[in-house]
Amino acid sequence: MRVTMKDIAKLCGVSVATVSKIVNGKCDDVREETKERVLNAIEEEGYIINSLARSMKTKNTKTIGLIIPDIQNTYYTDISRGAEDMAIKMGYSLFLCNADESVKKEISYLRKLMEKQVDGIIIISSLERDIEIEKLFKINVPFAVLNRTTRYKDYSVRVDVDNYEGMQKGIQHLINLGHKKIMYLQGETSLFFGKERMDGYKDALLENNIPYREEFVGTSTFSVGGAYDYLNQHGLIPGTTAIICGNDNMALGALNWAKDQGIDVPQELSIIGFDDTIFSAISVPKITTINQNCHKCGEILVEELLKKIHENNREQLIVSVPTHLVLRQSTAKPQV
Amino acid sequence: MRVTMKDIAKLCGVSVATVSKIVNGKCDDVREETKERVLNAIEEEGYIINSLARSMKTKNTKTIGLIIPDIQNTYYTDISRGAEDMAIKMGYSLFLCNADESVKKEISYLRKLMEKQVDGIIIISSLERDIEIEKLFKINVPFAVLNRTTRYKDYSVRVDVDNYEGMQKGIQHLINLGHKKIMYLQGETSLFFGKERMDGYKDALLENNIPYREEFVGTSTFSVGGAYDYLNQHGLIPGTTAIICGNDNMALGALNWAKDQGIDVPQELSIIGFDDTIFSAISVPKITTINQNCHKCGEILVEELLKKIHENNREQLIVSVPTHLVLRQSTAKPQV
DNA sequence: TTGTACGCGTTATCAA
DNA sequence: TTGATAACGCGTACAA
Repeated sequence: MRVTMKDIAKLCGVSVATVSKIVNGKCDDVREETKERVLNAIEEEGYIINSLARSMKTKNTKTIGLIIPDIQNTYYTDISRGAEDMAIKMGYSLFLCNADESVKKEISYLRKLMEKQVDGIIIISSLERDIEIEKLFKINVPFAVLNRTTRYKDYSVRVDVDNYEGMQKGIQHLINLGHKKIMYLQGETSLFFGKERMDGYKDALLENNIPYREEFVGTSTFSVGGAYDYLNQHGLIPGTTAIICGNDNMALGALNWAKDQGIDVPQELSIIGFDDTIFSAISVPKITTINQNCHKCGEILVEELLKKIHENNREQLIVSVPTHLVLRQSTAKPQV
Repeated sequence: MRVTMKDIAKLCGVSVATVSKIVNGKCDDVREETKERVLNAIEEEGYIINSLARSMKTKNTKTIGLIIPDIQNTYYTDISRGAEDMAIKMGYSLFLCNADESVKKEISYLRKLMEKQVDGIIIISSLERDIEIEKLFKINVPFAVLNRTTRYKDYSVRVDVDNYEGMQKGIQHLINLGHKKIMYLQGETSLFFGKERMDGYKDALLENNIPYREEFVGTSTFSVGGAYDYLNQHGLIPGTTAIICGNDNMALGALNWAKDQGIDVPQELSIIGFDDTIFSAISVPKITTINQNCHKCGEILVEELLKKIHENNREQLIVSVPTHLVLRQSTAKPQV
């Protein structure tokens, strides 16, 4: 049997109330001598507080839940790290849940988190399917989302990465280098930020007096193989000197394809990725990419969520996070 | 205020006992009509059980804690995935903690897990420093470790990857290809499996009548840069046709170095990694490596730990997990 | 077939 | 300066 407060109290000949005070540091009114005796007993007996019991009383668990779609993806683990760092800093624990790209698991975890009485929940969904989730939020648990449309009606905090601006920065960089025929190889268009990026692509071109041409847009999946296969099947439109991809995986696929075709990157073809994952940093050549500052996103998500938890107001909050271009080796001036 | 069992009971004009039975499926003795009425109310009111209160009674949380050193490392996330899959399968939750390569955090999480009354704990430590941790285990929480020496005196379950055999397989592969001068570039030697691998290296050579020579062993760190810098500084002993590295990161470092030196891999130099992480699968060329089946390890860790939790016997259990060679593009016959 | 009452370990209030 | 006691929400004998 685990040693409890009662045990310590009995052992020291004091009441549980006194022990509780000491454990929680609210012991200005406890005699130094008693305090020491109790502290010793705690150390001696290896007493550890039962946070279950504590939470029953205090009505909070000092824990927030974080649901991510894929723990193998550095994009999400970056967010997790940021969230974790901030949580610890604020005296909270983070319960990390890997939904594994499955709605079923996501909902199951959501439920579990609520059963565990977490103080708040952060959901990073990879897909757009929120109806069932909303149902669960009749319960008044503050929650935060990343990069979601307003389909979440009752969210507390929404943190958005500025995809529009990110795309603009990438295109502007290519244009500055002298590129004019720039392909945009996008991933699944079901994600809402697809539109933002597309707008960024178009607007950046137009601002530089380069006409937008539909045939320069390709669509595959957010994966190495998806991009590779697409290029293998469709090739490049003659004259294309640069590709901007939906994420780093796709950029890697494009890179591999170019290699297999004997196309030199960046001399003959410039490639830009999105996300600044580890893949863009270790490939050869290293890939120029657009950093979303995931770590920062994680921090902000927790920070703002905790504010909501404490303030307990019901206003919705939207925070926008800027992106920045990471210059590496996969972009260069086009050949003349 | 959250709706409780009491609320549901009052609403349905029954007692909490009845509601409890229904919630827990122990309702053979409840009239069908009442059951339905209660179930409806639960659905209607959005009642969610309070697992804190439940755990206080049942003395278990159906949760196990997993502490890993680095959530950014696919080696550990693979383990996590395996552990998670098995945990879910067995009706448990997994509380994942990222110790971030820090003893302090590791201990802090350990404590938190015990406060949260988890039913068992799995610790994947990256370094050998257990003294403080042992102290914490006076408390009788079953726990499991991966790849540890016996310095954990009171562990319940230990799962070991067969590093000796893994190394042997790698070396044998190279020897079969015709290599004779094989360098072993190891990482930090503080980890206990260093010895196992070294033994595997030596024995594999000796079994093939190739003398072991100390100068063919280099020591750096388990990182891309570590391996690169080592090779940059020391170069290769003339005649070396193959390198086996401590992990995939190091193999990647070796690969990059060879590239920069104009050494063709695998024609002029064969390289083998260890761990079969994503890096060995996406590099160019892809790296032949030794797979430790991390996912399986995670599964086994949870499976055996749960057995211990249920059986509650105090015998220690050691499980060994085999490795296998993953043939890719970085190994070939040596040039004549 | 359903309800009562107690205990789980803690905190907070108020009295001593 | 310390202690007694009532919650917190649930599960389980045992009683009705």
